[in-house]
Amino acid sequence: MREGNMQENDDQSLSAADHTHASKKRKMGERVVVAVKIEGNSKKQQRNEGPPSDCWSWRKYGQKPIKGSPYPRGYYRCSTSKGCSAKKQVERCKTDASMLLITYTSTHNHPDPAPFSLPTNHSPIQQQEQELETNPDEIEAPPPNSGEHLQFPQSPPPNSGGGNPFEEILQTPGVRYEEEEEEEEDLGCEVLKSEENDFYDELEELPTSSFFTAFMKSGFCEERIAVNLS
DNA sequence: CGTCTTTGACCGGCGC
DNA sequence: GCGCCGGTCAAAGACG
Repeated sequence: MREGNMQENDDQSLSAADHTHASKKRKMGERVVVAVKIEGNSKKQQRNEGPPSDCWSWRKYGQKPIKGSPYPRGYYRCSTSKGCSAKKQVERCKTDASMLLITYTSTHNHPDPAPFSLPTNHSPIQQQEQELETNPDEIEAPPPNSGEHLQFPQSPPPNSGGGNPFEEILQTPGVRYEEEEEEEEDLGCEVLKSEENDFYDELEELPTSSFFTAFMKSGFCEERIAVNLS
């Protein structure tokens, strides 16, 4: 039951809209690329593409070596909800193993699983801080089996461990934020940059992409760059 | 027992 | 038209 059905299955989940658009390329559709910098203590990630965490539960359904990159790419599907077609791909920046490139595809067709609504911190950076605080544990050492099976903790663990990979960033959010972006260019991730232009360009046409908004709102805790490839 | 990870194989699309 | 590559599925195994 996989021949032929396989794609249909996927087509189905990818949402008809995607394929209406993707008459040629199935790679089209809603895509958001997020570059995540993982610190050196994220051993698991360095070792095995440790699945970055957000408030959703993701199930890995595949992994493939990518041409031109020494690191494999992992394919994840949202397991928070049964019929959710949201997917994400996780790969390492070929030029810097400490950079993770996460590509989100499709949208979640279910509400945010986070048991608590996002704090009313209006500063995006502060929001990220909040997210990060809840996740470093996960990012640093995702359970071997549950992977990133993260159910947003109700009470973020006090980072008394001091091993918070994002600690530095949190200390100087604004500054680091920009630095990181520059770093990426340095790292050869300029692809992101050009895509970023596209993204903002689109934002003008599509005032507030609902997907992107939902995405940001969903509490993606990745460090910084979100690029909408469409 | 149920869920998730791993791994190999298959298929479709794209480029040459 | 052929070959390459990316993306997905499905089965088996492992773990909680």
